This record gives sequence, C-alpha cells and structure tokens, in this order.
Amino acid sequence: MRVSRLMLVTLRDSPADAEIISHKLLIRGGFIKRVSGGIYAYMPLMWRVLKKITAIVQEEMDAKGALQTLLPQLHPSELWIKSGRWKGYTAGEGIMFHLKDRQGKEIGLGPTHEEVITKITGEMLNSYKQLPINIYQIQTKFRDEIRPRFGLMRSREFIMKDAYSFHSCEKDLKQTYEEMNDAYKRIFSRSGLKTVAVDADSGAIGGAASQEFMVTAEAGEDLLLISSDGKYAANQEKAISIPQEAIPLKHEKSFILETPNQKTIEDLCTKNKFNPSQIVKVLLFLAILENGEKQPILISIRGDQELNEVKLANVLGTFLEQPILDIRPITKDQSDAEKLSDIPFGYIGPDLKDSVLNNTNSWNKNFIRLADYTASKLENFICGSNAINKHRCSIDWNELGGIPKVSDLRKAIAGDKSIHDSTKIIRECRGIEVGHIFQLGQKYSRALNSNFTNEKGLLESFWMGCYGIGISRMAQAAIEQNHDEEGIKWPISIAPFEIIVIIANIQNELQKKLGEAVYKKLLDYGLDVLLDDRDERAGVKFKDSDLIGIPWRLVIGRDASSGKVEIRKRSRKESEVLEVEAAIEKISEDIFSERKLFERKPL
RNA sequence: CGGGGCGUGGCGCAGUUUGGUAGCGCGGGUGCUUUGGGAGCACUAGGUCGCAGGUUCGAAUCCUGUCGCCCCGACCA
Repeated sequence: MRVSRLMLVTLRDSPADAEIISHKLLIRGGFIKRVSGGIYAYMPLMWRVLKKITAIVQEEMDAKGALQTLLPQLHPSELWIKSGRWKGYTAGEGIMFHLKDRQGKEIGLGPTHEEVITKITGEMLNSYKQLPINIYQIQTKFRDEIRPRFGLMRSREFIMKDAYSFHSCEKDLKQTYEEMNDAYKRIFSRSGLKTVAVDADSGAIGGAASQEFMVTAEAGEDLLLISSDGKYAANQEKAISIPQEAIPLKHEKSFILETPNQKTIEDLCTKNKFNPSQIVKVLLFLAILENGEKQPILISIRGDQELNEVKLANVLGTFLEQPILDIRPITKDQSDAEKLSDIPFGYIGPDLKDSVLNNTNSWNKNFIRLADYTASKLENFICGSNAINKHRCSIDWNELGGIPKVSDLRKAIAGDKSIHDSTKIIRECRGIEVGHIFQLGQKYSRALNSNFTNEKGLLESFWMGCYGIGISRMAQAAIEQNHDEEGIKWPISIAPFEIIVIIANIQNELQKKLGEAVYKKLLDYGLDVLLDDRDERAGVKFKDSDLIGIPWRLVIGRDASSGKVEIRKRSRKESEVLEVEAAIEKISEDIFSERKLFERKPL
C-alpha cells in the first residue's frame, strides 16, 4: 500500500474531546473517526489492526475446536423476557437499545447473545452425543452506555468476540472453561498485550465462576487488587481480603454521648478521640427489585471500612431470590419526598425502628438489615442512637437486639492481607477489561427451556459457559500500553503494517527508483509494507510514521547514491545505515523471527 | 438522572462581559524558493457563528426554547 493512496489524514493537534492518550493517538493518526457520541468509524489503518487481532482470536478459538458463526443483531423481546433480562436491560439505566418494528413488536439490539444462541442450540441439539459444542462469533454489539467515553474503550457500538459453550455436565463445562482460559492467555500474549487474570463478579450475565483478563494501564476503569506474591488477583468488585484489626474500645457500661453536629465518622473521631474501627456506621440504601418493589436496606459496617455495592447487590439478590435492578443510598430529599421525617441522618443506629417507614406509600415498610462481618465481630463499639446529636458508646449487639444478617460487604483495599496467605499484602493497580470468561451453569438453558437428553434418557438443561473478548477495545488498550511522546508503538503482531519505506525526497529520481525497488522486494518477501511516496518533506513523513506506529522504518534518502539506506525500529531510539540488500535482509529476518514469536504455539 | 462546561471554516482556538455585520494558528489549493524531524514567502478557496424563536435600526454577542458534545457525580453516612 502507498501512503499517497491510503486516505491518511493525521492531525497535529489533539482533538478537544479526547481525554486519554490512546484515544488522542487514534484520532490524531486517523485510525478512527467519531460519527456520534460513542459511535466511531474504523478507518482503513484501524481496520487492518482489527483484522489482525481477529485473525489471532480465530486461530486460537479454532484450535480449541470452537465453531465460528454469525448471529443476528435484532433480538425479539420475548427471548429476553424469558431469560428474565428484558426489564433489567431496557428499563431505567438499562443498556439495551430497543425499538418497535412495523407490527409494534419489541426488538432489542444485541448487547450480548446468550438468549439467541441458547434458543438455537436448544432447538438443534437434542442428545448428549452431540455435546460439547463451543460456538462463537465476531460481531458488532450495541450497548447504550450510561456514559460512553475514551473512544473505543467504552463506546456504544463495538466489536466483540463472544463464544458460548454447551455441555452435558458441569465437569465438562469446567474443562472447556479451562481451555478458554488457556486460549485467552495465548490470544493476549500473541497480541503483544500484558494482561493479568483476575477473579470477577459475573454481574448482569449471571452464573458461577468468572474471570476477567485485564490489560494493566493507568487509564483503566477497573481497580484490581493483587497479592504481593501474585497468587491472588481480583477485581475490587469481587475481591475479598483480611482487613486491618479493629482497635479495641475501652470496656465500660454503655452510655449516651452528646455529639452535636458530628454527623461523619471523621468528626466523631476527631472530637472524641475515637478510632474509626471502633464505630459501627449504618448506611441506608434503597433497592429497586425486579417485581417493582422498593425495598429500604439498613447496612451496618465498621467505621473504617467502605461498602462494596456490587457485593451488596449480590447478597441482596440471593437473599430475596430475585434480581436487583438498582440499589443506591437514600438521600434526605428522597426520604422527605416519602414524608419520612424521623430518619436521623448522621445518627442512625443498627436498630432503627421500622416505624420510621410508616408514612411511606411507595416503599416497603420494613427494613432489610444486613451487617458486614467487620461490624458483627465488634464486641464493644460506638454507634448512632437514632436521635439527633447523640451517639451510644461501649454498646454491644445484645443491647441492640441482636446482630443483623451477616455477609462480606466491605471493599477490599490496598494494604489488606491476602486470604490465601496472611503474610502477603494486597496492592492495587488499574486495568482495562479486555476479556471475560464465565461458567454460566444452567441459568439460561433453564429459563429458555433449552434441553438435551442425557445418558439416562432424561431431559436435562444444558450446562453453559460464555467467553467474551472486546476486539476493538483490545486495539485501543494496546496503545495505552505501547506508546511514547511521538505516537503509537504497535506490537508487530497487530500493527497495520510491519514496515514503512520512506522515500525522503520523491523529487529525487534516484531515491524514487530505489524506493520503488525496495518496496517491491519487501512485498515479494511477503511482508506487510507501506510505501510513503508522498511529495512531502522528509520531516512530515517521519512524524507521521512515528505517529501511526509502524514497527520498522526504512528510509531512502541522502545515502541513496551510494546504495545505502537507514533502518530503525519504532521501539528503539537508534538507527542504522546499511547497504540496501543488507538492510532488507536484516529487517525481513527480524520480522520473520518476530512473527515466529507471535505465531500459534502447539498445544 | 444531578452538577459543571462547551458548540464560531476540516482540526485547535480568540471574539460574547460593553450588540455595529467574523478573526488567528494548523490544515486545503496555486506559484516560487526550500528539501533528513510537522519549511519560507506570496496569492487563494472555505463559515446562514449548533438549531428555532424573540428583543433591537442592527445579534456570534442580550432573552427564551431546543439539539449536540465533554467533564464530574450519581457511595463515604
């Protein structure tokens, strides 16, 4: 390909709406073009990158015996109603685009394909003899993100590889899950990405075990917690750890302490010389349930700890045996709107009476009371008295009428001890989620009545797994990990081209001739070559080649008359001047050996 | 959804406070010079100032509405 024909439009200035480096570089290099909020066109250079990533993904999936298909993007609502996800995905802050067709039938634009695939396989597969099956597609997905941002990192239309496996038993599912785990490690390492696999919350997809593959990068939206020996790694949403010990409170007879205007843990501690770990703080939340009920929740947690809302939603969902559509703190405005004048914000105790809810007409009239184990373990503590400007000191759970239902609700944080080995300390870093694998179990197959006949001749629901990779996100994450002040440094396995040949001065016949010859020769070698044949000053071409991040550069310039050219690797500072033939040999050898490094390894 | 900010040529911005008929840099075109790290000079094209109303002799500027985009938040009791 010739740069003169490439539709290469690079920008000197960063666009005002780009925040992170990878987004800026993608725009400046002309890789993507914004069409609307969270919606981008992939321009020719980008499409080459995406095709290279896709090829790696396909090779590794195919090697595991997975089958590629292409599923529809328009999904009838009844499938999603059956699986129980229609409401959660469309109502409120649901992320599913949906529309009505001319018959008035509701249709959703696929954000993920469990429903569709489960329906199809349920109809096509009937016997355990046909299992296991692992089926995948590489397809555009649609998600109406609450807040699209960072270019392709969180866009509303994006390319994803999603695979779904079907098994006759859980053991078989676990085996495929492990194989996918292996395939994913190969995919990311072949793509030149440094990733870490972490335990994850399975979120809206549901199911049992799940693992995320994270590209470690400062710009990542997820917080990861990793033990100092690397043996434990989890997304903060899911992470469990051993918190710091509480500092014991002096034992004495319980009493009421006047605490005027001390509504925060911080105020309470500085004014009375308490330690936050000696306090039980009580949080008031409102959960919106799938059946439409609005349920007030009272959560007790140790004062120095923070609540993990994902854990809270999971615990609550299990307890109530239905999905939680939304859960968030109750504000003063909300409680006023419900005419609940008696809630002593800042002074709430675990034993706040249900009677404060008497006036409400849209909420449930009793609290669900939960406690994090850091709070339940305290034997002697301080807490709100349910009366303004008063706290109770040296109180215990008996005096409060017992301990609420206990769960792990706290956020694990850096500095905690690891659960697998308490001598190992947890540290944190940020990550970009590029892959996620789940053991779904029978959640979808049961809901959608997707069955097979097992060895005993009995009808059984499929055991399912699902496995996603954000293809377009991967491309951007690669930049986040591989760039410098000048631009992108693509890993060679996913670079749009492997080498760029720059003719420094196209007016110079000698250079031009030599450049064309070198270009042809490299093409004949089977390399992905780009020839910069533009009538531009050399500096412009150097800047552009650095910006778009081609791994090798070969310059035909002032030494052309003596048959010499300059070569440089994008990842290095130094360049080298060699005879043409030697340069071609060196580069092709290097690229071939790099290709070997990144090519499929035998199982 | 709440708060804040911004919409002026392809991109980055000034002009808006104090109304007087639109400007700078980059980019584009032509010519000459230059030619290994985003060249210089000259000429040139390109904008109903997001959109719709209103106020006014006159609106990018003031008012109302609307659309779009960006950031923060939607947890710290």
